[in-house]
Amino acid sequence: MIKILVVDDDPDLRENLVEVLGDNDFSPFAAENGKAALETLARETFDLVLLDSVMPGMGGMETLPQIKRQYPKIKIIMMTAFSTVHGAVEAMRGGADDYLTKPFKINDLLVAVRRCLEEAKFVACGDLLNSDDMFKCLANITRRKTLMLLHKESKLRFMDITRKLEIDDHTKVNFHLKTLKDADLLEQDGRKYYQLSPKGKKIVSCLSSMASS
Amino acid sequence: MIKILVVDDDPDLRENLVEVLGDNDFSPFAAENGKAALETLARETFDLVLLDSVMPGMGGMETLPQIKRQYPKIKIIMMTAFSTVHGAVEAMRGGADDYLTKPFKINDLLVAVRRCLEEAKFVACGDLLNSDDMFKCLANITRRKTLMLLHKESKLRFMDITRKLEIDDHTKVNFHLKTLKDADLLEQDGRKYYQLSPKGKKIVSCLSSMASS
DNA sequence: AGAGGCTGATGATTTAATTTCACAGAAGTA
DNA sequence: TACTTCTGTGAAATTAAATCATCAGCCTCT
Repeated sequence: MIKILVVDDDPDLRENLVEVLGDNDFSPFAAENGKAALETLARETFDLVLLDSVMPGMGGMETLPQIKRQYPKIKIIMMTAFSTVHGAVEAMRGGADDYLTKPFKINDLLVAVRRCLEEAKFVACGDLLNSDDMFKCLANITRRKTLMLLHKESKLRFMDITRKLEIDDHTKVNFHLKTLKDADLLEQDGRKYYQLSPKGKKIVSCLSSMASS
Repeated sequence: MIKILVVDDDPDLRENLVEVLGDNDFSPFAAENGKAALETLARETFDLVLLDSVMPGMGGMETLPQIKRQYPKIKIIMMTAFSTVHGAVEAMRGGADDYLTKPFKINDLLVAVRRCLEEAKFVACGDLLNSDDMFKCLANITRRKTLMLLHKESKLRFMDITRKLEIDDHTKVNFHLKTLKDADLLEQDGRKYYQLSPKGKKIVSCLSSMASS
């Protein structure tokens, strides 16, 4: 069951959100400000936090970075009544995963929540201590080059990859492609074209953002 | 010299921005829409793109993901006259590094530009195709655990690491520590305490953000 | 000074990753 | 059809990494 923490000082809205989320097969909890939210987060694990940006006591903009730092895997959706572009940009820069302007339609909320959670599934690729295959794959320069290549060109056939990598022995390439496939970083479509798997895409974008940021 | 590409359909603003950027020791180029921008990017390498979101022909919101996909290292600042929260959020989700609402003060622009470029400096840890040592290091779970450990505890002595990793053979740990030191992910201070090197810190933070987003 | 644990180096051995090679069925083409 | 290129498999050889056994200097404590 996916656990969501609703943080808002308005009791009506809070109860309303809890009810709606409950109706939609989530497991909702509530907190009335940032401080209470952090305490709740310390006690239980959550998947997502709906965070109001302006609250008496500890506000959302202040709470956001703390949550992200302590629980980097938790997705955060900011909500705000006083919507400004600057505020939205700051929130996104601060680590929010989405941003909703009050009043919003329930449906918009659910869409945002589901989108965030969908993205969160890729967490699987993380867990540094668990994804051995992935790191083993990345340890080889030919395989890293292959990932980069497929990132740029999106779809290639076996021999195209071999040629682009300027490797004369195609069986060597075959070996690395198989390794990449086994690690689920690469996949083949019906016509045998190689392409990055969702996991592969995720990794490449992580790595290039690592290279660039 | 840092190269910046200004993409805007308004000739006055374009010229103005080019002049200002030139006065501030940047090397500015201009393009009048997304298509022209992509052509320019294909010819020369840039560090940053200032991208107007609404332009005749190919707009910025359309160009943004293409630039990010083809040149993931290039920083992008979106500019828009019709500023909406939704637009800003979309831009940031789409890969923009910052977002400015027209009209903006020149100073705000320069601040945003410098901030983006500052973030870009971490490049060092990247270059996927070059840092073989680093990836080889990360391929081993003991070494990843060691990095995580030192990330949490910041400074530890040899035998502390050995114990915390629950490895009974200290020579094994010795081997991995040496490997990490050789790859410049780890360093020792005067009292032989092990700690993450700057490069090591960068990598750990990259990896945990990867695990969390 | 001497006992005993801590820290680290070295080289041999074992294990794993990678490359090479020989071969073969499918698919495309002249 | 006959020829060529594409896409693979599997086994053997090579290379690289991890583990193990051993030794030695350096602390600290008595």
